[in-house]
Amino acid sequence: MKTETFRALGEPSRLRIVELLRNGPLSVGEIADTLAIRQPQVSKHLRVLAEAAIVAVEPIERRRIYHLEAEPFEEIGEWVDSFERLWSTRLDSLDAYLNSLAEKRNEDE
Amino acid sequence: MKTETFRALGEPSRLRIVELLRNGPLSVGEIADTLAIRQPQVSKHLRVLAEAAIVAVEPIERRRIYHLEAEPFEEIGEWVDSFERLWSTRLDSLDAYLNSLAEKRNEDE
DNA sequence: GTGTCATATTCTCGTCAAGGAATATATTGG
DNA sequence: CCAATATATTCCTTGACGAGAATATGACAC
Repeated sequence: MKTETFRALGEPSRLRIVELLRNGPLSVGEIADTLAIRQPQVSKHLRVLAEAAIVAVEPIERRRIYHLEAEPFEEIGEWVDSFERLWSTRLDSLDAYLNSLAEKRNEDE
Repeated sequence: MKTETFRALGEPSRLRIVELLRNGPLSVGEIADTLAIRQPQVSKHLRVLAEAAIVAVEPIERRRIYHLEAEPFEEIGEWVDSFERLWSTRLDSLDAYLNSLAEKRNEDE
Protein backbone atom coordinates (compact mmCIF):
# COMPACT_ATOMS: atom_id res chain seq x y z
CA MET A 1 0.00 0.00 0.00
CA LYS A 2 1.28 3.47 -0.84
CA THR A 3 1.66 5.90 1.99
CA GLU A 4 1.10 8.66 -0.54
CA THR A 5 -2.56 7.79 -0.78
CA PHE A 6 -3.09 8.04 2.94
CA ARG A 7 -0.98 11.14 3.21
CA ALA A 8 -3.12 12.88 0.62
CA LEU A 9 -6.29 11.92 2.49
CA GLY A 10 -4.82 12.76 5.88
CA GLU A 11 -5.38 16.46 5.53
CA PRO A 12 -8.76 17.93 6.54
CA SER A 13 -9.34 20.17 3.54
CA ARG A 14 -8.37 17.46 1.10
CA LEU A 15 -10.62 14.91 2.75
CA ARG A 16 -13.47 17.42 2.54
CA ILE A 17 -12.77 17.88 -1.15
CA VAL A 18 -12.81 14.13 -1.71
CA GLU A 19 -16.07 13.70 0.17
CA LEU A 20 -17.58 16.57 -1.78
CA LEU A 21 -16.54 15.03 -5.09
CA ARG A 22 -18.24 11.87 -3.90
CA ASN A 23 -21.48 13.51 -5.03
CA GLY A 24 -20.14 14.11 -8.49
CA PRO A 25 -17.57 16.06 -10.49
CA LEU A 26 -17.09 19.73 -9.80
CA SER A 27 -15.04 22.61 -11.09
CA VAL A 28 -12.36 24.28 -9.02
CA GLY A 29 -14.51 27.31 -8.41
CA GLU A 30 -17.48 25.25 -7.29
CA ILE A 31 -15.31 23.38 -4.82
CA ALA A 32 -13.90 26.63 -3.48
CA ASP A 33 -17.33 28.19 -3.06
CA THR A 34 -18.93 25.14 -1.49
CA LEU A 35 -16.18 24.54 1.04
CA ALA A 36 -15.30 28.21 1.60
CA ILE A 37 -11.68 27.61 0.74
CA ARG A 38 -9.80 30.13 -1.36
CA GLN A 39 -9.25 29.11 -4.93
CA PRO A 40 -5.45 28.89 -4.83
CA GLN A 41 -5.56 26.52 -1.88
CA VAL A 42 -8.12 24.40 -3.68
CA SER A 43 -5.87 24.19 -6.72
CA LYS A 44 -2.95 23.22 -4.53
CA HIS A 45 -4.89 20.53 -2.74
CA LEU A 46 -6.21 19.22 -6.03
CA ARG A 47 -2.67 19.00 -7.26
CA VAL A 48 -1.72 16.77 -4.35
CA LEU A 49 -4.80 14.64 -4.89
CA ALA A 50 -4.05 14.39 -8.59
CA GLU A 51 -0.44 13.35 -7.94
CA ALA A 52 -1.84 10.60 -5.73
CA ALA A 53 -4.14 9.67 -8.61
CA ILE A 54 -7.15 10.21 -6.38
CA VAL A 55 -8.67 12.75 -8.72
CA ALA A 56 -8.41 13.46 -12.42
CA VAL A 57 -9.33 16.48 -14.42
CA GLU A 58 -11.29 16.99 -17.57
CA PRO A 59 -11.20 20.43 -19.15
CA ILE A 60 -14.59 21.62 -20.29
CA GLU A 61 -14.91 25.03 -21.85
CA ARG A 62 -13.01 27.38 -19.61
CA ARG A 63 -13.33 25.20 -16.54
CA ARG A 64 -11.46 22.22 -15.24
CA ILE A 65 -13.80 19.59 -13.91
CA TYR A 66 -12.31 17.32 -11.24
CA HIS A 67 -13.65 13.90 -10.46
CA LEU A 68 -12.62 10.98 -8.29
CA GLU A 69 -10.69 8.07 -9.70
CA ALA A 70 -11.73 4.56 -8.76
CA GLU A 71 -8.37 2.86 -8.46
CA PRO A 72 -7.07 4.28 -5.17
CA PHE A 73 -10.31 3.44 -3.43
CA GLU A 74 -10.22 -0.06 -4.79
CA GLU A 75 -6.65 -0.41 -3.54
CA ILE A 76 -7.63 0.78 -0.10
CA GLY A 77 -10.56 -1.59 -0.09
CA GLU A 78 -8.40 -4.56 -0.97
CA TRP A 79 -5.87 -3.49 1.62
CA VAL A 80 -8.33 -3.37 4.48
CA ASP A 81 -9.89 -6.60 3.28
CA SER A 82 -6.53 -8.28 3.56
CA PHE A 83 -6.50 -7.23 7.19
CA GLU A 84 -10.01 -8.26 7.93
CA ARG A 85 -9.38 -11.68 6.47
CA LEU A 86 -6.80 -12.17 9.23
CA TRP A 87 -9.06 -10.64 11.82
CA SER A 88 -10.68 -13.90 12.82
CA THR A 89 -7.27 -15.30 13.66
CA ARG A 90 -6.03 -12.28 15.57
CA LEU A 91 -6.78 -13.72 18.97
CA ASP A 92 -5.18 -16.96 17.88
CA SER A 93 -2.10 -14.97 16.95
CA LEU A 94 -2.05 -13.40 20.37
CA ASP A 95 -2.38 -16.83 21.89
CA ALA A 96 0.46 -18.06 19.75
CA TYR A 97 2.56 -15.15 20.83
CA LEU A 98 1.89 -15.82 24.50
CA ASN A 99 2.65 -19.47 23.97
CA SER A 100 5.94 -18.62 22.34
CA LEU A 101 6.78 -16.52 25.37
CA ALA A 102 5.86 -19.40 27.62
CA GLU A 103 8.06 -21.73 25.60
CA LYS A 104 10.98 -19.36 25.91
CA ARG A 105 10.45 -19.25 29.63
CA ASN A 106 10.52 -23.02 29.72
CA GLU A 107 13.70 -23.13 27.67
CA ASP A 108 15.39 -20.81 30.13
CA GLU A 109 14.54 -23.00 33.10
CA MET B 1 -14.38 9.68 8.14
CA LYS B 2 -11.65 10.95 10.46
CA THR B 3 -8.64 12.52 8.86
CA GLU B 4 -6.69 11.41 11.92
CA THR B 5 -6.83 7.81 10.77
CA PHE B 6 -5.40 8.61 7.36
CA ARG B 7 -2.85 11.00 8.81
CA ALA B 8 -1.56 8.28 11.09
CA LEU B 9 -1.25 5.86 8.17
CA GLY B 10 0.22 8.49 5.87
CA GLU B 11 3.69 8.22 7.29
CA PRO B 12 6.04 5.58 5.91
CA SER B 13 7.39 4.23 9.18
CA ARG B 14 3.97 4.00 10.72
CA LEU B 15 2.53 2.22 7.71
CA ARG B 16 5.39 -0.24 7.93
CA ILE B 17 4.60 -0.82 11.58
CA VAL B 18 0.95 -1.43 10.78
CA GLU B 19 1.78 -3.87 8.02
CA LEU B 20 4.20 -5.64 10.30
CA LEU B 21 1.58 -5.98 13.03
CA ARG B 22 -0.68 -7.46 10.38
CA ASN B 23 1.22 -10.71 11.02
CA GLY B 24 0.49 -10.61 14.70
CA PRO B 25 1.18 -8.67 17.91
CA LEU B 26 4.73 -7.62 18.71
CA SER B 27 6.60 -5.86 21.44
CA VAL B 28 8.21 -2.48 20.95
CA GLY B 29 11.68 -3.97 20.82
CA GLU B 30 10.68 -6.56 18.26
CA ILE B 31 9.20 -3.89 16.03
CA ALA B 32 12.32 -1.77 16.35
CA ASP B 33 14.62 -4.68 15.52
CA THR B 34 12.57 -5.93 12.61
CA LEU B 35 12.18 -2.55 10.94
CA ALA B 36 15.57 -1.17 11.94
CA ILE B 37 14.02 1.85 13.58
CA ARG B 38 15.37 3.18 16.86
CA GLN B 39 13.28 2.32 19.86
CA PRO B 40 12.29 5.88 20.80
CA GLN B 41 10.93 6.55 17.32
CA VAL B 42 8.98 3.32 17.45
CA SER B 43 7.44 4.37 20.75
CA LYS B 44 6.56 7.74 19.32
CA HIS B 45 4.96 6.25 16.22
CA LEU B 46 3.06 3.76 18.34
CA ARG B 47 1.76 6.63 20.40
CA VAL B 48 0.33 8.29 17.30
CA LEU B 49 -1.16 5.01 16.15
CA ALA B 50 -2.65 4.41 19.59
CA GLU B 51 -4.18 7.89 19.69
CA ALA B 52 -5.79 7.07 16.36
CA ALA B 53 -7.03 3.83 17.95
CA ILE B 54 -5.26 1.86 15.26
CA VAL B 55 -3.24 -0.10 17.78
CA ALA B 56 -3.73 -1.05 21.40
CA VAL B 57 -1.29 -2.29 23.98
CA GLU B 58 -1.33 -5.15 26.39
CA PRO B 59 1.41 -5.24 29.00
CA ILE B 60 2.90 -8.69 29.43
CA GLU B 61 5.68 -9.21 31.89
CA ARG B 62 8.17 -6.44 31.26
CA ARG B 63 7.07 -5.87 27.69
CA ARG B 64 4.27 -3.98 26.06
CA ILE B 65 2.71 -5.96 23.26
CA TYR B 66 1.05 -3.90 20.56
CA HIS B 67 -1.64 -5.24 18.28
CA LEU B 68 -3.95 -3.83 15.64
CA GLU B 69 -7.48 -2.80 16.45
CA ALA B 70 -10.25 -3.81 14.09
CA GLU B 71 -12.47 -0.75 14.23
CA PRO B 72 -10.46 1.75 12.17
CA PHE B 73 -10.06 -0.76 9.37
CA GLU B 74 -13.75 -1.50 9.40
CA GLU B 75 -14.44 2.23 9.22
CA ILE B 76 -12.13 2.61 6.27
CA GLY B 77 -13.72 -0.37 4.58
CA GLU B 78 -17.21 1.04 4.98
CA TRP B 79 -15.99 4.42 3.78
CA VAL B 80 -14.52 3.11 0.54
CA ASP B 81 -17.57 0.91 0.05
CA SER B 82 -19.75 3.99 0.20
CA PHE B 83 -17.70 5.38 -2.67
CA GLU B 84 -17.72 2.23 -4.69
CA ARG B 85 -21.48 1.98 -4.39
CA LEU B 86 -21.65 5.26 -6.27
CA TRP B 87 -19.00 4.19 -8.71
CA SER B 88 -21.43 2.70 -11.18
CA THR B 89 -23.19 6.04 -11.38
CA ARG B 90 -20.06 8.13 -11.73
CA LEU B 91 -20.29 8.46 -15.47
CA ASP B 92 -23.96 9.27 -15.09
CA SER B 93 -22.98 12.03 -12.70
CA LEU B 94 -20.57 13.39 -15.22
CA ASP B 95 -23.30 13.27 -17.81
CA ALA B 96 -25.63 15.10 -15.45
CA TYR B 97 -23.01 17.71 -14.87
CA LEU B 98 -22.47 18.25 -18.54
CA ASN B 99 -26.19 18.46 -19.04
CA SER B 100 -26.50 21.08 -16.35
CA LEU B 101 -23.83 23.06 -18.12
CA ALA B 102 -25.73 22.71 -21.36
CA GLU B 103 -28.91 23.88 -19.67
CA LYS B 104 -27.16 26.95 -18.32
CA ARG B 105 -25.94 27.70 -21.78
CA ASN B 106 -29.47 27.48 -23.05
CA GLU B 107 -30.74 29.77 -20.31
CA ASP B 108 -28.20 32.37 -21.30
CA GLU B 109 -29.33 32.40 -24.87
C1' DG C 1 -4.58 41.28 -31.16
C1' DT C 2 -7.23 42.86 -26.14
C1' DG C 3 -9.98 41.76 -22.31
C1' DT C 4 -12.06 38.58 -19.12
C1' DC C 5 -13.00 34.60 -16.65
C1' DA C 6 -11.07 30.36 -14.52
C1' DT C 7 -7.32 28.15 -12.71
C1' DA C 8 -2.42 27.42 -11.58
C1' DT C 9 1.97 28.89 -9.68
C1' DT C 10 5.25 31.43 -6.92
C1' DC C 11 6.77 33.59 -2.79
C1' DT C 12 7.01 34.17 2.09
C1' DC C 13 5.87 33.06 6.60
C1' DG C 14 4.53 30.35 10.56
C1' DT C 15 3.69 25.94 12.41
C1' DC C 16 3.99 21.25 13.01
C1' DA C 17 6.05 16.93 12.96
C1' DA C 18 9.96 13.57 12.42
C1' DG C 19 14.61 12.12 13.77
C1' DG C 20 18.60 12.01 17.05
C1' DA C 21 20.44 11.97 21.61
C1' DA C 22 19.84 11.89 26.24
C1' DT C 23 17.07 10.96 30.06
C1' DA C 24 13.01 9.45 32.70
C1' DT C 25 9.73 5.92 34.04
C1' DA C 26 8.06 1.47 34.85
C1' DT C 27 8.46 -3.46 35.83
C1' DT C 28 10.81 -7.37 37.41
C1' DG C 29 14.36 -10.09 39.95
C1' DG C 30 17.59 -10.36 43.62
C1' DC D 1 16.20 -0.94 48.27
C1' DC D 2 19.28 -1.79 44.04
C1' DA D 3 20.27 -3.44 39.37
C1' DA D 4 18.78 -4.51 34.86
C1' DT D 5 15.68 -4.66 31.11
C1' DA D 6 11.99 -2.55 28.35
C1' DT D 7 9.65 1.32 27.07
C1' DA D 8 8.28 6.21 27.25
C1' DT D 9 9.32 11.10 27.32
C1' DT D 10 11.83 15.40 26.72
C1' DC D 11 14.67 18.70 24.29
C1' DC D 12 16.60 20.23 20.17
C1' DT D 13 17.17 20.90 15.34
C1' DT D 14 15.65 20.59 10.77
C1' DG D 15 12.65 19.83 6.93
C1' DA D 16 8.03 19.65 5.17
C1' DC D 17 3.65 21.62 4.58
C1' DG D 18 -0.38 24.66 4.70
C1' DA D 19 -2.27 29.45 4.44
C1' DG D 20 -2.23 34.08 2.52
C1' DA D 21 -1.25 37.42 -1.03
C1' DA D 22 0.20 38.44 -5.37
C1' DT D 23 1.03 37.09 -9.86
C1' DA D 24 1.22 34.06 -13.92
C1' DT D 25 -0.88 31.03 -17.28
C1' DG D 26 -4.57 29.46 -20.15
C1' DA D 27 -8.89 29.39 -22.73
C1' DC D 28 -12.40 31.72 -24.84
C1' DA D 29 -15.09 35.92 -26.74
C1' DC D 30 -14.88 40.04 -29.21
